[in-house]
Amino acid sequence: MNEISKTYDPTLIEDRIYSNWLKKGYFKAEVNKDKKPYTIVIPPPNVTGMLTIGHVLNNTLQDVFIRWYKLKGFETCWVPGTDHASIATESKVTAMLKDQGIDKKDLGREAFLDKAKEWKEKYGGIIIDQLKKLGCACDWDRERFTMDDDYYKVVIDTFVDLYKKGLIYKGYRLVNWCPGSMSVISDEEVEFVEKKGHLWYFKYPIKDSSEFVIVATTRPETMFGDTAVAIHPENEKLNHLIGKTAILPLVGREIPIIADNHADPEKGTGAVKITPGHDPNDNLVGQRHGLQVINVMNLNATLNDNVPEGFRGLDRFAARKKVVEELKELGLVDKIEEHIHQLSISQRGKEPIEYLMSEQWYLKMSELVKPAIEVVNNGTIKLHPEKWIKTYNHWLNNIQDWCLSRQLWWGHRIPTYYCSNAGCESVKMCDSSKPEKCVKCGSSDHIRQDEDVLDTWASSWLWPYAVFRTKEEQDYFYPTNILITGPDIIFLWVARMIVAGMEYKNEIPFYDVYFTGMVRDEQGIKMSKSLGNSPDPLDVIREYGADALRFTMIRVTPVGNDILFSTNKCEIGRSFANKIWNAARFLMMNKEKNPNIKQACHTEIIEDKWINSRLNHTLAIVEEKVKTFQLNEALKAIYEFLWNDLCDWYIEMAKSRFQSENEAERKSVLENAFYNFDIALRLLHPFMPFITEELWMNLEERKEDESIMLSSIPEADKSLIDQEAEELMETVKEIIGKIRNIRAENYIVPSKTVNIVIKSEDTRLTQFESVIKFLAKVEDIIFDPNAEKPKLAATAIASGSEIFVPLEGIIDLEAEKEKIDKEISRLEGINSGINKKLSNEQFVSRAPEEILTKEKDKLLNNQDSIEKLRSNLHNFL
RNA sequence: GGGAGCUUAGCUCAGUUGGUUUAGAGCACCUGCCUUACAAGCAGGGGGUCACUAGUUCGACUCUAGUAGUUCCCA
Repeated sequence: MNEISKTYDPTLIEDRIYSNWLKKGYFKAEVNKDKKPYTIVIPPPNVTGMLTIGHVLNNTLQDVFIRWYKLKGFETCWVPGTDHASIATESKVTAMLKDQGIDKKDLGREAFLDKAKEWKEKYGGIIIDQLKKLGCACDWDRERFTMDDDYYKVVIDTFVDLYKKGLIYKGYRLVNWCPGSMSVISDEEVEFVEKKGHLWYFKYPIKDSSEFVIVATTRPETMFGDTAVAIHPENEKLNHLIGKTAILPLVGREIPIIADNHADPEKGTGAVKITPGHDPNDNLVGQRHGLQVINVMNLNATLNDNVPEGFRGLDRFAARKKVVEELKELGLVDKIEEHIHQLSISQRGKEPIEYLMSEQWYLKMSELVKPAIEVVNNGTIKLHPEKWIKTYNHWLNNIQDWCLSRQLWWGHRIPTYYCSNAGCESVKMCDSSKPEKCVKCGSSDHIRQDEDVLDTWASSWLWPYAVFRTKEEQDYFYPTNILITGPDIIFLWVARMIVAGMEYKNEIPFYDVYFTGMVRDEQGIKMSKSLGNSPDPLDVIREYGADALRFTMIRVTPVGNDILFSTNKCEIGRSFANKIWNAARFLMMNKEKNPNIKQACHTEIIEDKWINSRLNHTLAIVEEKVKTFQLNEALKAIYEFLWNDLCDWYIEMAKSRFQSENEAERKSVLENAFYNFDIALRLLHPFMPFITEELWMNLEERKEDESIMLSSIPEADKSLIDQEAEELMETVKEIIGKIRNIRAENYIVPSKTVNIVIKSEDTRLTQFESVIKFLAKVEDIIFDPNAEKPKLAATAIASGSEIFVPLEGIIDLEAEKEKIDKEISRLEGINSGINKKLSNEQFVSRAPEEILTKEKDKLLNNQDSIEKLRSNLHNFL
């Protein structure tokens, strides 16, 4: 260590340390009945994904918990893995094939899946290696993928089971159709964006009348599917039309004018066209009134044969133009307005979706979710922050059936089989493997499997138990301890995992759910790759080190709130790493001069008592903060202990003892310094694993099979917490601060010493004589409770002790007087506030005794200080 | 339209049962230091009517209601 550089360079050690951990197998978890398990399953990132700054946040948090509980003696198990991300992966592979001039359909299902697997092997799982750079202590032997053979089987068996329970059915209804991926998507995968567009006002003629009813629409091309016009029953301007019939232009269909509250009298004209086949709200209106549902669109978003001949086959946007043109020619366009409307887009593909009628597989949710609601509301599962319980409940209490099928190939193929033999149209067979023969005709020649695959979430909702392969492992590791994820997938994933856990394990999947905030940039905009405002975490790691990035993420993350992140904030982590590095370097230097130093706790000297007290205080605080998920506060306490208490004060105070002539004194202070530093490193290890390992391994002669990962974090030792020592040190720090302040204000260069007089009743202060001398650059100190203020001396008061610094020839009298005046008026201000309180009868009679005493003490102390300051002011010359 | 957050120093945030807070930390800023661990450092310093208004209370950054701004979720 004596050759090491003055500045810490993480790039020299991080990779080496991580590969050593891997080699030694420290991340491995096994069923160990002698230990309590502590388990986390990773929120599986998309197999095609790359590490984002958001991943950095939630994986760092997970790693902190894993490493903390390992150091607390638990059998920790962090299961990593990825999900197959049906839509995202399939569209990437499809695009790649297209670049090669290959059409997915020409290739066929099997060949396509081969290509997709190939692609996954080659490009998938990059994120896994990136997590290693971050230092994640995942048990990599347990890495899972949602399409692994055994996992695949669990997903299929689950479908079959739900089917046999009668919870899965095929329904023909309005769905969210994504024309880009040519698949249905669930409600949870639809996003809304504001978009500028137009509002077209069309005149629909009234039958047997010269009147028109004017309807406004943002989607002219859907008019072919109109089956009614609705008016609010209390719309006095228009409700005379209710019950009449309108003629749908271009089509000539007669459609009723109906009364429905959906038609907002304040919006548009007050009359709305109803298109049950292409709008969710209209679909509900249609259901209320028994309206016909007409589908006018093909799956590729062109118009179908249910529209007039001239429009058939046109793309939705071309059709829109043509509808408007033709209606204009007929004089049926009333007006066109600029309009901002909510556009529904696919979360994955970011393209506008279509609502259309389609037959899909659904899972009945209303009964399944009941236990899931229960366990969150009775506190069996705790959500952090608690505010998410409301969101959770709202969704589950208004749950819709889950559309499970997707018109894709990459995924778990729905295990439902049909027979195409004549007369077997109604046959549906659901089983984990292909049925040998048709249940109706008995033939085995015509059996074919459903073409669709399952929603990706219908595989990842089983994740917390399906990642464990044996019953023994499930019994030991499940329920997992904590799930750490973003609130954006509370419905998509978290709630559904609870549902699956209760249904299939009859047990919650995790005890706590910790929702992180969103990572935003300094303008408050959500970081995303598409916006280009997210730094590449690997670049950040290269520049600052993984420890610095981890430190910064946790330190700047308010619990449950969004994080405004920018790369340069990693400087705080880097500076801290450098500080610890140098503290270690300094201790090691002194150790080399003093052989046979072993870390040990010493309490002979007040400074030692003080730092030991601070250390154990910190142990208690950090433990409490980790248990209550306030990692930022835990880290803050460690940071303050190491930087402020240990480096700024203890090591500084110890310097004179480090150079003592007395060998026993040197040994004792060094051993106590190492005792404190060693434990502080272990406390810090979960947050900054690399530097702590590197330093810890060098503090003493360690064996090859030792590691900070195998050490432990002790409980706080209450017998070492010493309130008196802490209070006394606060006074000493204050005295030193006052002397330094006087020096600075009088421009005394650091190389020049001063003499001081301390007038105090507190005889304990004398034991700090050498400390004060060293830290405040003092030559001589006179401790005298009856001292007279020397002439031309600067003065200050610290906890009732007066400090005099004779400064003949140096002192700036005016400035000094001004300073004392300022201090007197500050204290008087506080006292007048206190006096006001104390003269208030209500306060005196109602405030608790304790508060009264405190206020009175404060008043007396301030009064005492004011008197001393005044007398010093008078004695100035 | 409904719901949930947030608003404390120039910036990012602490302040967990209302009273040792006329309010803390880091960064930034100003002054002085290469004091033999650390200039990614050390020492000292300036800077906030705790978004606004009203209320509850002996006492409000802290509790309640409203207002404004902002973010997110649901429809």
